[in-house]
Amino acid sequence: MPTMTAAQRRAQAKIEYDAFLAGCPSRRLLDRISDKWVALILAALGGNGTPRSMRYSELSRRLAGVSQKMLTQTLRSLERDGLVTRTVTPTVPVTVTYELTDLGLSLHELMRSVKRWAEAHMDEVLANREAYDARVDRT
Amino acid sequence: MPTMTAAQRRAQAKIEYDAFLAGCPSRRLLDRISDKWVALILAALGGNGTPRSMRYSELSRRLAGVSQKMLTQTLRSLERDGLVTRTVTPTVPVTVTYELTDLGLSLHELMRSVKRWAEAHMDEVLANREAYDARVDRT
DNA sequence: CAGGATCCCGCTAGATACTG
DNA sequence: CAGTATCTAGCGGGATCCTG
Repeated sequence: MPTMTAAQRRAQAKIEYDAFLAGCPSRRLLDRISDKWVALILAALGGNGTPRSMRYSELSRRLAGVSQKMLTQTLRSLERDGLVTRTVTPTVPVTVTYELTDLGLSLHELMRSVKRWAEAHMDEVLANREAYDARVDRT
Repeated sequence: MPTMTAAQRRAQAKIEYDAFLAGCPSRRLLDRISDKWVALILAALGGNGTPRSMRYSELSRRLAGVSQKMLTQTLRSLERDGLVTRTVTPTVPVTVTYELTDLGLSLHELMRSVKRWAEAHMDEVLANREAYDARVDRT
């Protein structure tokens, strides 16, 4: 039989590539931090250099746009990854507080450098974007 | 009439929050770099400290898993934002090369610091993740 | 208070086919 | 070679209702 069709070769390459991406640490990190709410939660818990613990309801008020589902889901995944701790105090009703771990704090630092880049360069990006669109429009 | 129902207030908050996010430079930056293929293209064009220009077909071979549609779409958006340049040389058939701009290069540097964090800490994250799952499983 | 469980819709990645 | 055009299935995410 012949070796492989072009389509088969492409499919094969895709499988291998997916495997590569699944194992790539940088890709995993990007997937984690690019999550819609992760950056906001990190920023809320990390404060401005002085980390603080917050209750579930505090977080949901601070991140005004988030649904309970997504807030809970995101907090769980952050806890799973060892980026935040979840502490349950058996009062009535229960009190649950979230706090950054050292690892989470370290990630928060990285996010701040991302933020710095954004504040330094995003206006330039936006300007480029508008210029590009204007150029396309008159074509 | 009464002021607002709880649902209305939540909806209102969401609208305002969406508006805030839409304008937030950090959010925009995250949306840009978290795009599935952006980091890979930046890495390909940025090289290991020595940027290089690549042809469309070179890129599509290097990012083995990408579809033409997504490669083209991503390159266009990067060009639009002034992060890469697109150069058409009218040979037969045409030759198109892509290259990082200074802005793109600067972003590439940021991505490298992201990569460094990933390589330094992601194994710890992954270990936490497994430990968490093991704990949950035996419950 | 702090979630869990469901239903459901919009968007987009990707596959396929075609072109200057 | 370097794209464009179209179609569709899958899933992330929000809305809603319920509970210890």
